[in-house]
Amino acid sequence: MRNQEIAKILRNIALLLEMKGESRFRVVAYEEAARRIETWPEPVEEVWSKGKLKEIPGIGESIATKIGEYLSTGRMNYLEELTRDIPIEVVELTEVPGVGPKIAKLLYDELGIRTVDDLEKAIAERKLRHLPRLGEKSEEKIAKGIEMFKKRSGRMLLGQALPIVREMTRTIREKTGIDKVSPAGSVRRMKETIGDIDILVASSSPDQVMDVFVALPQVKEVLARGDTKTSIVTHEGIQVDLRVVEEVSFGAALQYFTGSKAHNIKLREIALKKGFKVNEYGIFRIDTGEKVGGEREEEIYETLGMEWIPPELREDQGEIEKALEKRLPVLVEMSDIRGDLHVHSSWSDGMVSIEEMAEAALQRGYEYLAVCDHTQSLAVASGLTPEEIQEREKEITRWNRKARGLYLLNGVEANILSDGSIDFPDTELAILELVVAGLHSGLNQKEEKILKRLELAMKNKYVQIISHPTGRLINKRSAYEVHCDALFTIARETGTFLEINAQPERLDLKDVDARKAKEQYGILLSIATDAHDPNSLDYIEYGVAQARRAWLTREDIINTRTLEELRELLQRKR
DNA sequence: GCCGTTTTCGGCCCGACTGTTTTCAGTCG
Repeated sequence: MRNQEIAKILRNIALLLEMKGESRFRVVAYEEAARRIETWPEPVEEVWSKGKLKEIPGIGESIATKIGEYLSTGRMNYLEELTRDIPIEVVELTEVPGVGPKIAKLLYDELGIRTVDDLEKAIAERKLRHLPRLGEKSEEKIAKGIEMFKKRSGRMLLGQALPIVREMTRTIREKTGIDKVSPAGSVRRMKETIGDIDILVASSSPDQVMDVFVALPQVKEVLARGDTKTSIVTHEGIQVDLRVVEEVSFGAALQYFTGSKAHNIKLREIALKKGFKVNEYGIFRIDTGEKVGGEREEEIYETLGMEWIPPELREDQGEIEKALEKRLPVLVEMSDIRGDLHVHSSWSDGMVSIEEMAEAALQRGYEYLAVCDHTQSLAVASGLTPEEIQEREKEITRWNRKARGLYLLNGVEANILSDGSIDFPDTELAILELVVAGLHSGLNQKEEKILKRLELAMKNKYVQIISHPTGRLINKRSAYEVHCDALFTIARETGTFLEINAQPERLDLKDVDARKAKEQYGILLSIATDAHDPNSLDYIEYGVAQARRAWLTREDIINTRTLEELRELLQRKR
């Protein structure tokens, strides 16, 4: 999968063209192509070998040829030509907040600055303030940008951002008495990672709201303050933008600031064709200038003849077309989830007893909970032997006898060994109601080896679910070498379900893959938290969000079924 | 450079904030 690599090259070309003062539209075309490649579900090298690059929207003759050249020769003449004038490091300067392509070019031309280190030195020597169109303030701003650049460690997890946003919006509500306070941006779209946080407030006295905002305990520094927008940085180094709009524009602003950018661009193009103009203040007839909506978000979509689109779908991945046909899927919801199909207890490496986990699940209104402790080969996680499993079963049975409305499934998360065998004898697996199996070691093996292991595991008739199927840890470890199409093919053939692991740093399968598993392979999935303590059962929200981003409905998820239906599904393979 | 239920040529989303500016360019989302 070389999509990221190609996307980066296209993005660099866009920046280089912008530095050279090329046509804005050509620049945008490369940016758009990069975005499309990045989110395309198929490996770009395969699309290319089938000669189908031009079927990807945003890729035309010219860019397709350049990608083909790069994939076959490892080089791209066009990029090399561009970097003859401007070295590629200069492009990377634009990663410093406050430095865009134009300033990066200026810094290079006038001062020979190529790297962030060069830039730091030049600032220490107070050289920037004498450049054309820059002054003392710009120098300061860029110095701060460098600080942020050094501190940041990629995008933060949704699991980190969401609690901060909820705390902030709650305090703003309390202190201002305003009801219409909402997260926007990628937080509202529930993306797996967040760049910065956006919050929207409806009020006709923005000053008062801004005062409350900049005085929040989380605020370390105010970056900019205006009538409609104020930006701050928290002590953790996270940027939060607050927008204030009049109540009559709240819906339009919410639509606008929720994005994504690509979704909004497509929406506005359609609006123009239908004779409307959409901005953050409302939706307007172009001929008369009359405002026809904007207080509620739904008005924007309805005026354009669409269904309201759930924020999780707003990525310009076909949702606008479906909304026009009024055929959007009814996405799975938190309230559809009847149980968690993968949690641990203190029998292995969980923090609390089975009973405490069960009580926590009961509080959440679940009908069932699958206790899936690790098995014997995973010694670091106190994996259980068959004897220990039998002991544990007594405890599970004891709970189930009490019949308190929550049924415990007797399960394991078995380990797939390096030869693809399961670390537990079939005779023992047979007594368990649920066998989840996953890779926990040998993750650096080559693709064929990993796939062979997963294939053998899925061919075991007792293995019903594969946990965290690609093994990625966001920002820490990339997925192991596993080809999703091959994985999905075997899962379909063997009738094995795949997990959407809801741990914030896993979210595995990821959204585009889960969507593909459903749409192209018809595979059913489970959403499970892999919780090791009671609080982590709440991660289910991230898993549901991931499923929604994958366009999944209640029918696609096995733990939306009643206990009886679920047990029937789990028996199918056996 | 891409694209076509007005087009194979002529369009291509929209606005706020900042700084260095006498009217706007650059950055950001």
